[in-house]
Amino acid sequence: MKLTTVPAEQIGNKQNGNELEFKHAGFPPENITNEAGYPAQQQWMHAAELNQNVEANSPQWNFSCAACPALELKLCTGATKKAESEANLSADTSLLASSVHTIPARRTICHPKEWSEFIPIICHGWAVSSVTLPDGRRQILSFLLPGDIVSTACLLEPMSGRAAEAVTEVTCRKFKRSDLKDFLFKHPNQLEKLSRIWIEERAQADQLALDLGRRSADERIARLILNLAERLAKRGMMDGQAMEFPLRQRHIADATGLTPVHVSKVLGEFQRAGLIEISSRSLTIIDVTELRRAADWR
Amino acid sequence: MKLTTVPAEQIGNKQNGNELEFKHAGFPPENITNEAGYPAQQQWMHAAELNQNVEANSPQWNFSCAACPALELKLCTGATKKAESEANLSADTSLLASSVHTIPARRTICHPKEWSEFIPIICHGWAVSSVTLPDGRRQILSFLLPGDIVSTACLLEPMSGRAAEAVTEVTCRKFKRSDLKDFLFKHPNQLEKLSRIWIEERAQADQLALDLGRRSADERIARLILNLAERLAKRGMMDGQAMEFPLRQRHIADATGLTPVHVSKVLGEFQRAGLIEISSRSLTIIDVTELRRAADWR
DNA sequence: CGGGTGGTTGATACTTATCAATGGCTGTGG
DNA sequence: CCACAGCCATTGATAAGTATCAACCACCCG
Repeated sequence: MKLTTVPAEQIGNKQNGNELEFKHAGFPPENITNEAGYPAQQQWMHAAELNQNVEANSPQWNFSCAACPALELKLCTGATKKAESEANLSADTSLLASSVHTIPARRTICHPKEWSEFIPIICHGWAVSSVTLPDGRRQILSFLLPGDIVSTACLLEPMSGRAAEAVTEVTCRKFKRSDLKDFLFKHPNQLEKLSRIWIEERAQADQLALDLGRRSADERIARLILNLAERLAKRGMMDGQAMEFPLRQRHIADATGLTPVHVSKVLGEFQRAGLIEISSRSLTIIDVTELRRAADWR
Repeated sequence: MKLTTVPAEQIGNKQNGNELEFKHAGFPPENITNEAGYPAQQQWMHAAELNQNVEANSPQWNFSCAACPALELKLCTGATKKAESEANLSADTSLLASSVHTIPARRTICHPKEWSEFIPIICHGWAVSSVTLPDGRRQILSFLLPGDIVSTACLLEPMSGRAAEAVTEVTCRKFKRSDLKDFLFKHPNQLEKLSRIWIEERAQADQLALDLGRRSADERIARLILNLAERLAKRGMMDGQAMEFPLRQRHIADATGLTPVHVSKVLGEFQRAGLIEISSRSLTIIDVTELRRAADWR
């Protein structure tokens, strides 16, 4: 059992000093407020005002607003000075009002029945977007990482059916759909960007169907890991081959259409075979080549 | 063994006179292309915007252009006089040039590697949109019925990864993407309609993932039948509980992530249980209630 | 210290795939 | 017109892949 030189426990915790995310914290009583009424804590502000000092202490799991689609669409300048100056050409006209929210781990971000007129974008933390059957069977459609729009599909029109749920503590920024619509239609080239995001998402959805319909359990799980690694890498959230990995096996099971028990067995095999190493909510890819083989080829 | 009064073989073939053969024509040599890296591929469809008031003229398996999304978007006046006159208010400005094509059964309509600058819309016949792995495993993402846009996702930008293939002989109409884009941006309210189509498609994609990931073989197959029936009904293509059913069991298998053999067994059970009746390329739903139960509830 | 959640593991059951053989059809070529 | 070649559907025997059940442990948090 080869072990990474970087003990992973430290990573998750010490880096931010700020310890919030990992407390599993049963549900604080007030949490219900969120989805219903756009609650309490939100202060409306322009993006620029929010200074998260992201770059200063930037530990490796952090995500820079510079890579955020909200920023790319010029919706939000994010927190970084740099981003701000880069975005300044359209700064005045394009910054949209938004409110920042913090959602504790395991709590619902968007209820399937009421997609409000607000569109959240993940700024920090991991979340999940899923559909659920009355009898409890659940399918996770995508993992939401920092910079992801929670359901681009309902950017222009509200859409129900999907639920979004925080995996770790999540901070997100909510935009008003109407603002957003106005904005997009005023800047048609933004629509093109949006269209590209749409196409990308569609491609993801097709892949998901292919995976679920036609790939074995091993393949699905290996692909899930590789996909996440790739997405995290794009956000500068990989530390070499190591990544934060807050998912419970139930999440993996619901994403791959498997059972938590079976997921456990497969992950166990992967670790015993020296493909990956999981510990303390961190996952390290040890043998990329083999993992890829497990993922791709039957 | 109750038999529909309308012998179905005629349907697929005789209509167009042109009877292109059933040659299975192995996959075009280039099919290896797909997999490598987590490539973008694919997309979905199920456009059907419903126009209930389908005209009376239609033979039972026929589809009136009046229900066509192309018409709804005012792209195409279709063939019916009536539709033409109804659409005339914007006839001059909105009609786009298009060309009509006839594709024999089993032939590729759109190749996964080269989604050209033309966007086809199905006018007649059944087709299928799918993604395929290098080793041959295939997942059908949707069935294309008359009025469906072949891949709405790549309306604005070309996208590759999906293949579209004719099931029966298909006639379709191709529009030029650039024309279409210009047109859509000139008429912003059309964009809204498009957006609604998109949302609808997304919902379908979510359902597909849920089906493949979390439902049993029986459920998937029953749902497939009910879905098709519903979509055909919207197009006025149901004859009571009977429908044209040109799908091979391989299509059903590839759509449900199962094996043709297993599909055969399940369909056999359904028939023996008196839920449906299949004969001569026609399917009749005999016990809707039970079929629905098989589809819905575990 | 106790309770709840999550992960691991083994035994077993069920679902679905695989293999193989058969027969029906359809279109083809002699 | 017939025989043949492919494809398609059906069926039974068997194998593989996952699920289910149950027990146990290890934490984390209160």
